[in-house]
Amino acid sequence: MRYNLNMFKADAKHVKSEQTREEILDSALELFRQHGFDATTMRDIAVKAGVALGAAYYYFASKDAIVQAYYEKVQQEHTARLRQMKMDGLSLRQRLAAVFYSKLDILENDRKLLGAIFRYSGEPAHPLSCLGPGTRVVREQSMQVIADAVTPEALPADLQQLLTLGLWALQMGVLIYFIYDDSPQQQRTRRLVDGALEITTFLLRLARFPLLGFARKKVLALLDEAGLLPQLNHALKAHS
Amino acid sequence: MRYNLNMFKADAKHVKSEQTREEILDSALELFRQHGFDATTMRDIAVKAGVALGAAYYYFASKDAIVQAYYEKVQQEHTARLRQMKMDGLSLRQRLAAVFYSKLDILENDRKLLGAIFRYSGEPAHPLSCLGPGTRVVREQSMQVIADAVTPEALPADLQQLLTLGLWALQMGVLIYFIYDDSPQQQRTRRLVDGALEITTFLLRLARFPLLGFARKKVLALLDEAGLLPQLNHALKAHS
DNA sequence: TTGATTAGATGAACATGTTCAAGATTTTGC
DNA sequence: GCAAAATCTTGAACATGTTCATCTAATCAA
Repeated sequence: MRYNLNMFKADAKHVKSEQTREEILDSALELFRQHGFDATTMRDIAVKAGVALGAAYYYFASKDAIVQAYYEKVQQEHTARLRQMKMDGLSLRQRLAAVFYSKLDILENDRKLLGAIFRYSGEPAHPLSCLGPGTRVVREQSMQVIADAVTPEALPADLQQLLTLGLWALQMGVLIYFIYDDSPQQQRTRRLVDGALEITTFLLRLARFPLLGFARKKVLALLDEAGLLPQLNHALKAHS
Repeated sequence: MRYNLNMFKADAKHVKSEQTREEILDSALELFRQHGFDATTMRDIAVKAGVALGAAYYYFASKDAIVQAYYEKVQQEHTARLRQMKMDGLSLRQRLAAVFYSKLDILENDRKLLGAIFRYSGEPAHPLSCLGPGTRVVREQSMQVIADAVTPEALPADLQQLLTLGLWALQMGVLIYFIYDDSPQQQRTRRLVDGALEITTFLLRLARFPLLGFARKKVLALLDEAGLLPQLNHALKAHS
């Protein structure tokens, strides 16, 4: 492939466009952090970014979409951080602690933004529903991070599925708790994570016993019937 | 106490005021059901109710508050229905099935309204946050319904707490699933309830075994540290 | 180079949730 | 019965998310 001037110009244009987008996103996030999501208007954002109101809507379909973009960034960062970490020699519990803690670290100062992420969780048709099809990519990415921490344990396939989905749900719950946690530095949430992971790994050890094995099968069959497993399969296969 | 004309007048006024409120609420709900929450404007509601726009805001602090009022009505109805039912001779699982099923029955045709209930779940400060202080009363009421179904089982106090809180959380999850369930008559959600209750009661039978008993203590200590139990205690004590 | 096409940017206009000062009606105290 | 107070009602005005016709600048095809 040969390079020519036009291509560089095209690149330059794309770069500039990307810069404008970044400028708007950064301005928005700074204002959101300062004054909160609702108190920040799209006009404020446009002014701070040095563009017209319409430009903000050229790059982001809605005000909520800006928060969505932020969360996608967060997910990228989360994935990147965990890729960098050396997990060799760590126990499952330690690996999961790394997953949960790093997520909290990333979100630490942006708890007020998270509320907007959950805003459409009860509206399947909304493009930003955190459980809907519009957010599938970022959701699968967040599941993948957990799956990567679970996989080295070489569990039976069904148990691995169950554990991954359960931990993802736990993470969602932890994030909600995190938002409401007004303890200094959200220490309570960290302790909640510790305790929850302790119990999880304890129950996991129990899962091979016959009685709990029975419950395990039941739970799996239930989730399968509820259609909650395919998406997990999709997430697991996509990266393997 | 003696009655006089003024008191009757006062009553009449209150009745009329209450009627106006009902008129607005009913009009709103009918429009919400017909066209959805977002597609219905406050002006539409006011016109249909035959009042001025401002009147709607005199009776309801916001558009969301109308949905909140609806949900309070739902909770009243749920409580009432279960009070009417004869639970004598039913098993725990049957009692819980009655609780879950009747809730789904009540909400059956209003799944589109439920999304608005969850809209502020990630915003502690919002008066309509379904986990915040502003909705404490209705939340405790919904917990009480579950507690009433659990109590006859005469479980150890700690287990009862755990079970009630867990079932309440399960109910929340079921409602979310319910919203997303596009199977005919939401049969999938019903099956999910069946399966979840089967597993719950199965695990409950296991809970007296030493190993799970240990886990039980752990979970309870964790929830206590997380501050999730006091509110439950409050709900339980308030009615006993 | 030049005309056409695409990408990017603008701000006025619109829709709608919400507020509020003002007015109408009803209740209360006497 | 009447003035004051409380309750209820009104609709204009406002704030803000969103749309869109229009313009500008960059890219491309020839």
